[in-house]
Amino acid sequence: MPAITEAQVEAVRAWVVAIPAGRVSTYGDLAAAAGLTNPRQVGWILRTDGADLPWHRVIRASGRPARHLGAEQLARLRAEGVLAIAGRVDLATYRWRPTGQTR
DNA sequence: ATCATGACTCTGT
DNA sequence: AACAGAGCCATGA
Repeated sequence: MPAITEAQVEAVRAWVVAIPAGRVSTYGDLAAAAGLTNPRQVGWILRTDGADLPWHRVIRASGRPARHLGAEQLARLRAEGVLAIAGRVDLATYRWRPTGQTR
C-alpha cells in the first residue's frame, strides 16, 4: 500500500479548500492538521493532487511563497487582499489556523 | 536496498 | 539577515 493514503491526501485537500479567501496557511500547519508528520508530505500532495486546489493560499513558514511559484503566488494573494511586504506575507496578520471545523 | 531530488522546517554560525 | 547543515518523509531510478 502507498505510504500516503488517499485519506491523508483528502485531508490535506480538505484543509486547503477550507482556507478562507484573504488568508493563508503554512505547510507545517496543514501537515499537523491533516495528521502528517512532515511538511514535505504536504508539498508532495499539493504537487501531485493539488492542481485543482487554491494552493496559492499555502505558503512557507517564513511567509514566503513556494520556490517555483514565486511572484505569481504573491500576485494571486494580493488579488485576494493579502498584502505582501517585500515579497513576504505577514503571517501574524494573515495566517489561518485550522480550528477543527471540518471534523 | 541505496542514492538523489523535492510545493519544508529548524537550528547554528 | 544570509548561508549552510541536518532532520524529516515519499518517490523514482
